[in-house]
Amino acid sequence: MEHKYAETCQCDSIHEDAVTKAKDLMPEEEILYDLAELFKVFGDTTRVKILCALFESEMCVCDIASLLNMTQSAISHQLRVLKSAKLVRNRKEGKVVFYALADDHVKHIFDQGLAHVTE
Amino acid sequence: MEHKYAETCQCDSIHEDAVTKAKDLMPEEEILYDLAELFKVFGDTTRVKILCALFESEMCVCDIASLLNMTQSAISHQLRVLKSAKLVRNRKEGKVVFYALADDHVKHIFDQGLAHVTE
DNA sequence: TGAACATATGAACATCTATTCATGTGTTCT
DNA sequence: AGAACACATGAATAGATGTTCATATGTTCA
Repeated sequence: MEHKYAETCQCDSIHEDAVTKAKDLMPEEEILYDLAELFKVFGDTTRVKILCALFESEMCVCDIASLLNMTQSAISHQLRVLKSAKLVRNRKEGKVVFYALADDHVKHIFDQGLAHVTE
Repeated sequence: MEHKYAETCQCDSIHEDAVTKAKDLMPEEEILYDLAELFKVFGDTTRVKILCALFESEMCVCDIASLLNMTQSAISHQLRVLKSAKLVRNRKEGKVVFYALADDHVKHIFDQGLAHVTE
């Protein structure tokens, strides 16, 4: 049986009105990209745990590593990711660096996700 | 210069009280895992766009592919991911399969993320 | 000043992930 | 029944990602 298919879907769109309307209302490409990047940061168990730990109080790298039973290096790498996403901020006190949540958005996003998971 | 370092951080934890308190209040491992998995699903541009498109109305695979200018196969694969995360549901009408958002959580999570990105 | 320490970081490696390609499934027509 | 179509899916591949390892940086304290 020799089929002859088009490489992709034949139709440009079945429901053209719905497509054009959705296209109009869709946020800018860049916004959606940034949004995906943000959620990507939340999309890792280690980072979620770090954020969760910081809900309680600020913590130093060593504390977090101990809490999660992971190496200091791994935690430090992840804190870097969290910081560049502006989800945490840090404060230096001598040798020790304390990390804390950057703002309330973090908890809101976290809680919305939790609501879905624990429905 | 020959340094002699411990393989990991010396201290079990500098601030033991903070660590034990955080450990107590931390949700179960499994919940945090599921939460990270959920955010991971949001953490991709294609999937974010699909969800965003569905805010407007339900759409068939072909429509979404056309809207995002991607192949039907790529969209189908991603819809599968979204469905197993229970973010979308589908409905079959003849040959055509319509996808829609599963519930309101999706938009809430999306909006919280958007608030952070567009602060 | 030098040792000990808390943290940061670059490179390497293994694992995961998104898209493509080819093809399978199930439906609607004629 | 067979052709055309909308969609699903498995395998393969390229690129992204998380941890480890080794080491660098900057601070404190004796």
